[in-house]
Amino acid sequence: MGSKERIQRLKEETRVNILDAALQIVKEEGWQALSMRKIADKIEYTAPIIYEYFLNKEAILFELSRQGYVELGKAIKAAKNKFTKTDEQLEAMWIAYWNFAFKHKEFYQLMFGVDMMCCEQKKSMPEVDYLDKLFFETIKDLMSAEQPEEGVVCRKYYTFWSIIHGLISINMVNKGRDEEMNQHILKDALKGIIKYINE
Amino acid sequence: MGSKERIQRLKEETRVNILDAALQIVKEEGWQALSMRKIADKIEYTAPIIYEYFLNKEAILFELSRQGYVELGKAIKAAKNKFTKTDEQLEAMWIAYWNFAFKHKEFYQLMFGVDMMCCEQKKSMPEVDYLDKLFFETIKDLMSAEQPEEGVVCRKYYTFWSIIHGLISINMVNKGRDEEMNQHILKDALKGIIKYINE
DNA sequence: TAGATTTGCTTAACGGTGTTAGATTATTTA
DNA sequence: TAAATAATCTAACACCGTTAAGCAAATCTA
Repeated sequence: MGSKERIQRLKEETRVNILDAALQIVKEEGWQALSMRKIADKIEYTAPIIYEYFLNKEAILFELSRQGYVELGKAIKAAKNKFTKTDEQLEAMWIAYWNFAFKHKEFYQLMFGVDMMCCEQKKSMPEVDYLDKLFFETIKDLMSAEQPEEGVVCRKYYTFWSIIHGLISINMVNKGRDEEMNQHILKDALKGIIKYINE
Repeated sequence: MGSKERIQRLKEETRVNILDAALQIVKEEGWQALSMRKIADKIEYTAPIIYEYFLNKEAILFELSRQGYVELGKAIKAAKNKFTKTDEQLEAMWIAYWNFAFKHKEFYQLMFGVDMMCCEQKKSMPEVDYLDKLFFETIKDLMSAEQPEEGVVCRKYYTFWSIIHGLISINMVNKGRDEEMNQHILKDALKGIIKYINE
């Protein structure tokens, strides 16, 4: 009687379909346009069905956000692994972060948008911690000569994050900026800060 | 027959009341909670009345955004005027920017939120240009020794803006961060970049 | 196999949103 | 005072997130 499992698999599939449909709508029409009824339309059900898979709309956003962090984590890990020297690693990691933001704009908006509706419960998401740790460790490695204390590493990390995130989000608001200038600023800033950390 | 003017004045007053009411609601309950009916309630009218003063909801947001830029412009101009040395001016300006963001959080979210609903027509707002120019000029002054070309100044400006905006928005998303650390990062970053510009 | 129960899904509804059209009331003008 | 105009409201439309009730088919039980 494997039908139990078959049904379970079908349910799992619908769950995935809901998330896929949501993402597709957002890609096509933006976060504004995402509605439960539109998702239901896309998966050829009616809206209430979705509530058998997700508590509410926010839960869908939360899950998408989580997936975003997983992907971002992978991308950054991969970037790090391409290099052996720590400073090169760190630069590659931030460039990966940058690329993710523009390749998966919708995700980035959901994950880092300034007060976009979304999940209040951003606090304890393990996928976020993973990312934090990844950068944190690398920066600590880079400063290892000086036996840095936690607080200093943390500050460096935030400085990094700020400048990158700032560049990205300014670009998303005032969209259609000079791509070349951005790359220039990004590289410049990275080099500058990495040097500053080493100094 | 000055009643024409009196009526004109009353209409002007209602317009202001609408904007005030909107702002009050946002301050109390956040942007999510802002609705035409709530605004109408607050000014003791019914919702359709608002459409005699504003084309639609977006127009209200746009006007509030404009007011935000005016205030921010004033604050930054004032900060600049408190100093004579250019480097001190620039630092004071960015600190004023920073302070504005947290003192008028709602405005900052509206003006610089990553893809917050709001006004697509962010493009040609003269109040934005004013702000741009203010920073641009100061940075150019600071670099005057080197006869900098436009592109370089522009890049410096964007680097500045990114790091400040990044710091601010990361703080607004992960709210309730270590205030002291932030001030530290801010001052650090400013000093660093200003030095970098001078170098 | 007949009846009872569970499952999957839908329709209908509630209260909310932005927005528009039409009716109504108040004010001004002739 | 009567007509015209302005100010305002009610009602409605189409959408939103969400919940409750109901139906019909599949499943389990006797």
